[in-house]
Amino acid sequence: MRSDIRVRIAPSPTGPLHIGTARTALFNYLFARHTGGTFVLRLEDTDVARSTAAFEKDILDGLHWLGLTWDEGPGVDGREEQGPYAPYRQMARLPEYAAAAERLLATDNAYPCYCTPEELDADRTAQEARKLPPRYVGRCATLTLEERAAREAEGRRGALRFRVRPGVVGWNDIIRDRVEIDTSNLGGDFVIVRADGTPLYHFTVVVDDMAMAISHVIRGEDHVSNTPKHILLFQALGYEVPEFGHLPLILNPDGTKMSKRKSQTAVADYIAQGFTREALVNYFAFLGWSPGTEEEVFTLEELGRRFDLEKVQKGGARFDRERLEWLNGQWIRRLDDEELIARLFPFLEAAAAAGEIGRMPTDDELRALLPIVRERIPTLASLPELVGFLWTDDLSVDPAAIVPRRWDAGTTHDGLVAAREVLAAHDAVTWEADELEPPLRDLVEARGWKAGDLFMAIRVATTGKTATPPLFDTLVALGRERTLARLDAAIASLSAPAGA
RNA sequence: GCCCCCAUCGUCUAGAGGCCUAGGACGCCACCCUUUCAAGGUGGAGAUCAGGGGUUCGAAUCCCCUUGGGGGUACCA
Repeated sequence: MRSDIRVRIAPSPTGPLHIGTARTALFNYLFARHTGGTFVLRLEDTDVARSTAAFEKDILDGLHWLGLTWDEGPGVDGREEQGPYAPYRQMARLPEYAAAAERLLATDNAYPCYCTPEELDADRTAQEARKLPPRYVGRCATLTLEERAAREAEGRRGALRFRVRPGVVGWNDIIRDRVEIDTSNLGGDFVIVRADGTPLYHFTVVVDDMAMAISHVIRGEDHVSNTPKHILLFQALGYEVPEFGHLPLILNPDGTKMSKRKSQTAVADYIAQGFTREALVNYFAFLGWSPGTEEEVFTLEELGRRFDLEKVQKGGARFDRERLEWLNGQWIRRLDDEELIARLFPFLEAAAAAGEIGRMPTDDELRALLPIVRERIPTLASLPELVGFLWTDDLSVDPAAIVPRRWDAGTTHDGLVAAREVLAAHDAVTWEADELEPPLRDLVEARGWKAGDLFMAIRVATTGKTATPPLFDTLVALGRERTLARLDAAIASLSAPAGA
């Protein structure tokens, strides 16, 4: 399925990949996949002061990691950028903007403005004082050619302003239907090229969207009020105006626009915390959209099949981490063994490097463990916390913690001694969960104990934790020697004189 | 201030005039399962569909007003 539909995500490398950017990228991607269109990635790096190569890499890598691969745009991992409309980074497209600016100047749709920042500031404060909306006063709007020449002769370089004429600009937004805005609310003639010659966002975005034949501009709702400027520019440049669709914003839990201050916004942080790409994509998609059925768990591919831009919600959606975690659990349960092991590995390496575990488990150890840990890890990063005791040798357990609620230290001591004896009777061959359990249950019965109490004492003695995967599977993973050694250590700590 | 947008359980949402005594999911509570923790199962609490006017035989769904919330108001993107 091919179509002329072309959409783009145009991140600015002035910060790490933001959740909002990822979500907008996802919706563009899904729209492209659903319609057989083309998904373009363009870097908007004209804010030279704030753009960095590191941020650019973080953004590209992050989108790539999420699986939001672009059909045209810069390469990842040192690959060449590709596509018929290269280059795809704005600082490499300066001649295009210069040519477009020249055309606007020639047609008098734009003019040079020599106002100083001080003058502009003064204008703004005066307007605010009179409770008027800030807008450019038009000081340079009517300068004659001679006056402009005189200023240039003084060595002054003008910024380029676009003329905003009276009228109403409207469009049929794919998501919010008809929107109309009177141009008198645009703040007057706006700057499209800085005095230093670098072009500004509102200008480059239009020139590039036209040059790259973008048919649908799908972006955040925060751009609704900028859209008239863009439409005016498209028209002044003689371009066909694309379709627009403004997505609802992702909100902080308090309902304001998502910010670093109140939420974790960097995709890299979610990756580092062990969220899967499947869960993140699944969650983002459901922030503002739903398939209209009661299904909840979707792959990126399924989302592409079902996605419908017109069914996107209009109101903003608060970010709910609990729901993301639930979805992450859903996806961890769905990953196949080898995939899960591969994804767990980096997190184990990180834990080892941080000294949280003493050594790295092998693939086989991990594989054997999967059945009992899979449903107990909300994130890929939480495995060391769950069963790290398997890979650390110096386990120090507080004797008091070993004593179950209903038992005293003496009973616990006796219980562990008896349990140790029963367990020691097994050799390596019968060291299996279903072999270990029956004799211990017999022991409990013979002594009139409660299974839960003995099991809890063994659990804490051998793992140092009160919450673990099923006890006997855990002991098997731990191995006969270590289990007995840890029981010995616990017994010894319980027989030490009180207060010693 | 001005402009624009939005409005269904705490949260994400289903709902395109009668199928709605408003459905699902997350979270919460209870029970079941159970050696702990999870997972899973069952059930429950939770929304007078922001409020008020219309239109209509009939409105969560259409219109208006009010209120509330959000976004934008740069030689940032």
